[in-house]
Parts: sequence; structure tokens; C-alpha cells
Amino acid sequence: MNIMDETPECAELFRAQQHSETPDSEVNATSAMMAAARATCWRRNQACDPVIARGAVACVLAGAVRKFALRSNGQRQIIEVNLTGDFLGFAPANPAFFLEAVSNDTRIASFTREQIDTLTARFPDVAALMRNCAADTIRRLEHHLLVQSRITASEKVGAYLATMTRRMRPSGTKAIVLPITRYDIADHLGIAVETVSRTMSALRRRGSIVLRTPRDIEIRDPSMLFDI
Amino acid sequence: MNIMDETPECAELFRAQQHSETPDSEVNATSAMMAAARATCWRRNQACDPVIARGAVACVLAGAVRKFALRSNGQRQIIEVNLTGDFLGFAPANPAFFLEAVSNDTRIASFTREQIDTLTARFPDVAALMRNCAADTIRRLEHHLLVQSRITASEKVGAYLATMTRRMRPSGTKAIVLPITRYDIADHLGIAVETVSRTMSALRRRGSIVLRTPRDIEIRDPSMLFDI
DNA sequence: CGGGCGCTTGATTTGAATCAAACTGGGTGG
DNA sequence: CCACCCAGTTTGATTCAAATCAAGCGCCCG
Repeated sequence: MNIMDETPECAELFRAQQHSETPDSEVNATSAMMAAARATCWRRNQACDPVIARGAVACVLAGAVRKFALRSNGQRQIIEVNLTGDFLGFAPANPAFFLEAVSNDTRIASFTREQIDTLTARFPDVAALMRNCAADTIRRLEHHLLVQSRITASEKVGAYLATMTRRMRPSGTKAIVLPITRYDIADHLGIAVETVSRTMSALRRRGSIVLRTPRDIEIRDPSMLFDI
Repeated sequence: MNIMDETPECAELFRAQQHSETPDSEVNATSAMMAAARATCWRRNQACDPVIARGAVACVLAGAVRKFALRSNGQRQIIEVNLTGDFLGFAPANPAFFLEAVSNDTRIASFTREQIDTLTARFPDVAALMRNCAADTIRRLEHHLLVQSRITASEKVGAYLATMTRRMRPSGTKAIVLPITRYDIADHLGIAVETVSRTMSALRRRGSIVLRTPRDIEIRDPSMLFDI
């Protein structure tokens, strides 16, 4: 068991609740949340900061959202990538950070601060959901901090692929379609695009992965993703 | 205004409440929290994981606590340093992480999961405090992620000194006593000890700081801490 | 008084950034 | 429909910042 493992996604509890049967209290909580939610749709590369404006909280229903900062020298640092089912907005908006939709048809449900307060006051389940999703965010950040620091570029890319395989859970298939470009991966891992590309090629050459297309990757040997 | 700025510490609200006059509802919330708190004292380098065992939440009353992971190659990565007034324990315990007291006489008040639930149910202020402290944790992690990735060793050390000056707020004096060793700083910033030392020396040579002792630092030119 | 921990400085090595250039494929406009 | 274009990707050559290796110093604590 590697310290890089373990980043559960509790937020998809919300998604799950939308479709499955749950105890009475939860059904009420879920329907109340769904009634309050304001869903919006965003295009690729479109700024979607409004979804968490003024303390709002939001849930990614489809697509993905990237949160990033721009350095004074123009470099972009992607702090976090939120996939379908993730909640965001737990840290009050910092003007230095930006939110963008990663793909077309990125759908996001948002809740105002007041709506969340009302819901949490009425439904303990919603309060627990919020707590768990904030904890998820912390865990994702801590995990990413581990990946960012010290380890080699190969390990970063390997850890990224492993994390994506887990988070997108195709549950069975060993193939994933990367949600973001090489440039995004580079800015997320804090390395150069060329290095990302070179590392992918190295993994391909040694048979750990198969690049069906640059984005569509088949994991041949998951164990080789960690400590190349 | 630099993207590296802004990491407010809301947790000291709790400390403040212990001593100052506050509205009635908050006085009750504070006294209820203080009544529930179980304070413990820890020695330097002592493991203090129990304070957040089984979902407990804790507040550093004095001293400091470091949270770290050990890599398979023995390298230590310090995820976060919690100073006096900080709350910790919002991400359910991950067995890969360890907590240690940084200095002797590190005092920590801890609250069981049940106590927190009871308190938040009775006092909205406690719920808000918990939310804000979790948000603080997220902000600290995001900020540290920015420091970790991409920027040079000089910028990392400069950012660390700037952050410490702000978080320890001696409010007036330009001097700080670093709470952790060079080794800790290195493991926190993800660089080698030698690099930390060299960078400090470089800052001293160019007159940005004065090293009264290795730990007691006077900031001469705060603006030079950012982009050496 | 000795030992070890924390800190500093120097020499050498190395992994990744940078610079440079070519390839691919999907979409657009002529 | 085809040519072009451009964003995304890949590979190679060179450079450079920081890791590693090596060694000495001061001092706190036992």
C-alpha cells in the first residue's frame, strides 16, 4: 500500500442519491437539494467563477473544472481538477484563483450560501455531505502536495495516471481517457510539457501503458506507474 | 499584491474568545467548547496522533504540530505545520500520515467527533467556526501547493519566511523566531537542507535578512523575500 | 567532556528546463 | 472537396538549478 493511494470521492454520494433509493430522511434531503440547485452549462475554456461567487458551493454534474493561479511570470499553476461528482467552493473565493470549464457541456449545480445554510439546518445529511466533501478537498490537496514535492517527473506522471484511473473508476477496464491536455497535466504537476510527453513515451516504450491516442490510454502494468 | 499572499487564520478566533468579551450566544458557545475540550501536553518530537483519532478535531493552544508522510525511500514530506490557534483533524485520519509535536510543551485541546456534533447542533457559532477552520486548512494547502510547484528554491524560502512572518504576526517587529529546524523547512518545501541553508546565506549576504541566530531572523527588506 | 544534532560551505553530478524543430489530426475557409 | 492552419504532441540538443557527496563548525544536552 502506497502513501500515494487513498483519495476517496464522497461527493458522488450526491450523484448516486439522484438515481437510487435511499432512506426517507435522505430522500427528503436529496430532493430538497435538487430543488434548490441551479444548474448551468459551460463551454470549454470558459471562465465559470460565478458558480462559487459570494460563498456559494457547487457540484460538477458533467465534464470537469480546473482551478488555477497565474504567476507574475505568466506561468499557470493548476491547483486542482474537479471531476464529475466533486464539490467545490469550500475555501471562500480567493481573487488570485480562476475557475474554467475543461470541456464543452460542463454542467455545474450551484447552491448559494443561504441555501446551504437553510438545507444544513433542516437536514443533518446535508451537513454531513458538506463536511465530507470539504474533507475530500483537503485529502485531494494533501495527496497532490505529496505528488508535487520531491519525487521525480516519472513518479509524478505515474501518480497522476494512477489517480485518474482511480477517480474516473471505469471499474473493470484498464483504459482511461485523460480529461485534460498535456499542457494541463504539466501545469498541474509543476513540470514542463516536454517532460510529460517524454515520460509518457518512456512508459509506452517499457510496456507499462499503450497510447491508443495521446488521450486514450490503456494501463498495462499499474504497478509500474508508481516508482519507475 | 502577490498570489502568494492571503492565508488568513480564523482559528485564533477560538483563542480570542477565551479571553475577550463576546455577545451572549458566543460566550455560551465558547464556554461550552472550553468545558468539552480535553487539553493535553506533548514533548518535542513526540507522536501526537491520538488528538485526532477517530474523527476528533483539535486546536493547538501552544507550540506547534507537524503533519507528515514518509516515502518508501525514507524521505519525509511535511504536509502542514499547525501553529498556535490552528485547528486540525478535518480530513479523516489517513494511516499514511503522522503527527508530531514540534517543540516541548506543545499543548493541544481536542474534541471527540460526538462532542463536535453536539456542540454544532446547539451552537451555530461552533458550526461556523468549524467551517471556517476547515476552509483555513484548504487555503493553507492551496497556498503551499503554489509555493511547492515550479518556483525556484529562493522563492520557496522567501515565501516561507513571508508566510511565517504573517502567521506568527509579531505585529510591529520585523523579527521572527522560526518554529522549525532547517531540516523541517527543507522537508516542508521539498528541497534539500543544504539548499535552504545556502538560500538563507544568500538572503543574508544581500542584506534582505539578518540572522541573529540561525533561528532568530530579522526581516530587513520584506519585498526581497518574494522574487529573488 | 564527549557526542550528536543542527547548521554551513564547497565540489561534483544530474534531472529537468529551455531552446529548437518537426509531426499529427481535426476544424475552417476558400 | 481540398488546402491550410493551428493547437496539441513528440523528439532532440543544450543549459542550468538544485541534489548529492563530502567535510567542518558550533553548541546544546547528557
